[in-house]
Amino acid sequence: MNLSPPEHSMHKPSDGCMEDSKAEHLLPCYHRSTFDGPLASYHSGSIISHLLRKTIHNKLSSLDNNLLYLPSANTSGLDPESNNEDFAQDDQSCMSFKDEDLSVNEHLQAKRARVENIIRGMAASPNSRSHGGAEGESEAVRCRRDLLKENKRKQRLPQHQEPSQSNTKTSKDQECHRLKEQLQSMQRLLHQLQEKISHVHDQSYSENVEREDARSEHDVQHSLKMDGGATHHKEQVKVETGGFSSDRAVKNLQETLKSELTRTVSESVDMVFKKLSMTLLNQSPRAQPCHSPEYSETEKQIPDDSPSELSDSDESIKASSVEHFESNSPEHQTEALSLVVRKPSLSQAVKRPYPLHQMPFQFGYSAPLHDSQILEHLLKYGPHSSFSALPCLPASLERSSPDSMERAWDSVGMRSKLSSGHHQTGLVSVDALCLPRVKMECGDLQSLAERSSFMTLNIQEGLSPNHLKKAKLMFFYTRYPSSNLLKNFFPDVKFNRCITSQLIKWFSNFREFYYIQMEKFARQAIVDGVNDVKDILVTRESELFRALNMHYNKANDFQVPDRFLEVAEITLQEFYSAIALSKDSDPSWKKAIYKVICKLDSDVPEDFKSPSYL
DNA sequence: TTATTTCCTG
DNA sequence: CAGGAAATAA
Repeated sequence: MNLSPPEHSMHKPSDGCMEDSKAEHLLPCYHRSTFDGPLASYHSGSIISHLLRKTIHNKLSSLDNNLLYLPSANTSGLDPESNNEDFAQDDQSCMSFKDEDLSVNEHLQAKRARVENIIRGMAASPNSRSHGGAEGESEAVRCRRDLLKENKRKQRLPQHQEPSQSNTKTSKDQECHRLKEQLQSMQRLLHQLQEKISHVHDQSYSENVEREDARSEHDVQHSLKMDGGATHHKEQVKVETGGFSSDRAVKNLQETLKSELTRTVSESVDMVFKKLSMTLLNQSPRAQPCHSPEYSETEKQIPDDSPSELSDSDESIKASSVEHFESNSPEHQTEALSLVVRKPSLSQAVKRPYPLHQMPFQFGYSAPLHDSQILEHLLKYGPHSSFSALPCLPASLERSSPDSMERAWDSVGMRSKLSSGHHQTGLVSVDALCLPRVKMECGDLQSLAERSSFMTLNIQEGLSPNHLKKAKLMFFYTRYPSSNLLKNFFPDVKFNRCITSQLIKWFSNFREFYYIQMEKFARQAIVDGVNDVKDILVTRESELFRALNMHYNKANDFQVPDRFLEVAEITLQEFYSAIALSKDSDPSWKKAIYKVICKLDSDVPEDFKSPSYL
């Protein structure tokens, strides 16, 4: 039987019932306030912004009002206005959020010049390292030019370099450039995504605020292209206000975009993180204190079309990125992602997430997306969310072997299963993922191993009882979740067609039970002589509620939202009225009720997105 | 065709 | 709760 209303699809109703909760949730990442927000903010926007600050640079630090500010850094190349002091700053305070302070611009420039000099030293010759004190801007530019030359020179060199001990500088060089390329790749990813989102953004929003935001964003890019030009007129941004799509549609779009953005960013950052860790692991523990600024510094200076000395891995990463971005629609996204995961150079181990320290054995290192889940988690939920589902891996790095990898994985699987019963344990600070911090502790392999373990999130192949439990609780908020919503709220589930339909089937079963109860109690009310719909109430003491609560919240450890009681009451009243009016003689009399109820879905709290919610 | 949903059955 | 059938919408 079809429950869809004649005019519109059932699962995407154009409802007006959710303005309250949705207004502020709509594409929250576009609100300028999120840009400066602490990482604790659960909007991906702020976290992404922070990551961008960490990993790219703050070219736009003077424009603190845009979220997806990532400029065409890849095309601007040797933009002299680039400030790359992030990592240097992070040496002092990893997660400092005061780096927006522009009053120290001069100081930063000097710092940047210093750092660049260091890089040049790294890239050019072992003897050229110098930590010049206060080089000026010209010095910085010269450094960059030198670096470019160096890159060109290296491009002509054969790509294969054996990591012989006699040439550690070269290997460091390679690492630097690899990281550089990765970050570049990430920049491109983010830039593309930014454009895509801003495009949709422009289409979806007609409000002045949004228009202003969009204009600002264009200004940003414009001014950057002008490379410090004097004046730049504001571009007119076309805003198609046409047919206001339903809240639901916008919400779905939002979810999809957020998801894609989060995945992309986390994927990109994760790649870099891994690469960095590899670098650290391949060095002896007592290797000289890591050279953090170099990593960020080199990559930022190289124009997009700079001589590429990409290794195969970098190529594959690039390919992954492209693949990822070619999947515009959410439906194709998972497909594309799985394609990425199944890169030829990877063995079957790809199917499962593996700890970071396994990476040296997969020298193709294309992107294993699952490992990025942890970062994605952080992106989504901030530093205070629960990580109980995250396994802790043995910290034995030295004895890594394929076998030990397998064992490590097994222990992961076991432990994540065991631990998935609690929350409020295993809180993880975002500091753990702060790259500069990692480099600072690069001598400490143990801590790196621990950090690495956080990069692994166990992706369930199937749905667990806990997932069922969670789904039932979600039913208190949404009776008709879209598959997209489900994907978003079960991040630890590896979705495929089967899983999706199973999850959908669950909610179908939930509804079935729900409506059966409704009809039962409505008929009971009539039998009991209730004459007025107004007399039909549903409270927490109602028998109906007890029946429902017993079904969806058997443990009774969840505070059912009041809204659910309202929805239940409305549903019961609908059934009562229909039956009282003998509408139930019509075989499809319930369809009208379904149509009403499907509009009463509300937003599921963000907490539910945590893989370890239960 | 595919995805979604209800209905029915076990 | 899962499996299957049927209807329906895209």
